Amino acid sequence: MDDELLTIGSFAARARLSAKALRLYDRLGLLAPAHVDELSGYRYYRADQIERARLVALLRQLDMPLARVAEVVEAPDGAAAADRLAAYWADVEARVAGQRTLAEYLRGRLSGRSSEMNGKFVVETVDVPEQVLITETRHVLAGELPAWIGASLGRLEEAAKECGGIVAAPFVVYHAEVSMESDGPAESCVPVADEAAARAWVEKQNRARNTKVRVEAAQRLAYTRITKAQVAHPQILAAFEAVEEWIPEQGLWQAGPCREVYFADWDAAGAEDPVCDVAFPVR
Amino acid sequence: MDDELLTIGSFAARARLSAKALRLYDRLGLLAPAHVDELSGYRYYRADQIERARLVALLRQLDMPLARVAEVVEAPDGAAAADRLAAYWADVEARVAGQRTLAEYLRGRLSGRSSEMNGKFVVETVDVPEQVLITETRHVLAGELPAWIGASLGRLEEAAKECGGIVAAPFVVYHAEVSMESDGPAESCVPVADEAAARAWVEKQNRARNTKVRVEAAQRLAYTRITKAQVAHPQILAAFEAVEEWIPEQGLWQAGPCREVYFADWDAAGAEDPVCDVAFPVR
DNA sequence: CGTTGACCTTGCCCCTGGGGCAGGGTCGAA
DNA sequence: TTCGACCCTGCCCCAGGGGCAAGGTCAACG
Repeated sequence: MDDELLTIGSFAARARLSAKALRLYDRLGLLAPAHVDELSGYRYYRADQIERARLVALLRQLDMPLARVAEVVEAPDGAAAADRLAAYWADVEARVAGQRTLAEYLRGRLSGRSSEMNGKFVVETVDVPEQVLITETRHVLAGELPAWIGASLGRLEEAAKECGGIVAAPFVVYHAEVSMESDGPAESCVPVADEAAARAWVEKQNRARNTKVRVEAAQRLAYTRITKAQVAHPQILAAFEAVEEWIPEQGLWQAGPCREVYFADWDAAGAEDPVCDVAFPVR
Repeated sequence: MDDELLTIGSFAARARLSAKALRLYDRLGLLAPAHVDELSGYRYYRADQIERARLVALLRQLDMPLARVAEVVEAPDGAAAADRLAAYWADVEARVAGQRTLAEYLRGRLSGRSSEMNGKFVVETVDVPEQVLITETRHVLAGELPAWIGASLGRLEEAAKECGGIVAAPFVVYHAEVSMESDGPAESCVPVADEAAARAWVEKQNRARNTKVRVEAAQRLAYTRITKAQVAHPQILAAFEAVEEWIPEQGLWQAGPCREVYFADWDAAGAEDPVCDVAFPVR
């Protein structure tokens, strides 16, 4: 009785999926029919495939991409499947949590509290000499930024020991300038003393991390200093905006992409200690 | 100084958007350049358009569709914009809340607790005579289901007064059979006494609600009775599965799409009172 | 046994929100 | 003037299907 086969339409009805979706899942190898008639091309499914189809349908209700659905349904056992589902859902919750704080911030700003921020940030300028930088560039989403910054600067600070040492505060540039391909190419930078050693170090890296040496010309930065607690989305946006508003008021203009300069020991700092300058090159 | 115009590339860098996205927003009328050169087609933006572009970029980080972004940025004032953002975000939270409970349910089921559910549901059969039904069909998403069921059955019960009265429990059919277009065409049904009056009533309805009269042949249903607390996603899925497992064990097979029969007064019932039969036509 | 209508097949175009590339036009500075 | 850096449009691509057209199949009915 389990060997009686269902046509795609009746199988779709039982699984509460569309026939179109089933053809797609077949093509992707996610849910192949038990039998395909060679002459007519008709797909026939076994009744015991319904369970898998239902699971796919439920996972799709979570907006899980089909590639991850495949990981779940092809897991060796239920526990592994549950783990992969949990991992996916944790990703979703993390993304939504970030979006939630952004939504709250935006709601407040749109409601007209933007005016009361005047004067909350003190903006100044500083002249920075020419610097040799070792950098890592990655295209990173907002949610992963803090983790990536920590890891990336950690790697570069370690590498800086071979390059004459760190000679100024490390920083992260939010590159939207040259290419602006994609929504967030970020470049973490550590100023080092020895350019030749830096170039040698980069050569022996594998290119996977997109490591480079760059010489940055002397320039003037407009910046405002923020505390550890303020270094998080979306609060930090207010700091960026404050600097951006201040620049034209002084008759200056932006001469490059914004950056966050981490001048303090992150782990040792308390939430209210200043740790970071939000800065723009100006002229 | 505000009348100096930016090319698309520099504007994109300032707004932290891609040039491609800006061209799209221009085409959609969401963010038109201040000036377009007629000869070259070059787009030029004013510096004060950056604010709007930034807002669009932030709203897109919330995965807000561009149509809703347009509603926000074109709101008459900040308060209205904040309201629309809040409305969107409430939609997101509602959807995610539903998905969250589904994910938890699935996680539990995959972890192997499916075996312990045996015997939790008592399944029986009942013979139902031929019925004249007035129905409303809609293509409804899981999150809106409870609200739609309440509203739809309310309308039909009201209408039933003109059709000889309600002669059996109202129910909702999850139609995946005839067309299965889309992921959830549901049909709410109220059995009435007077077929002619029902057809007359349907005629004078506007067709917008997809109202119909249908005569359902006598049939046997396999069902399990559940409490008000169990009538919710995803717990109710366990009841459906219990009936579906039971059917082949009895040598029967499914003869139609599943339904939920609401035999009790919903509002008067407590959370532990039985209110609903989860049923499948069988043969 | 044939017909009919329901079902099935593939293939193509559509949606959103862009990314990427090709081929060609334009701009400003040297 | 020429070069390189921009910019333009237009086309194809992604997921995850929906919808429709043209044509092949299947089963039940007469």
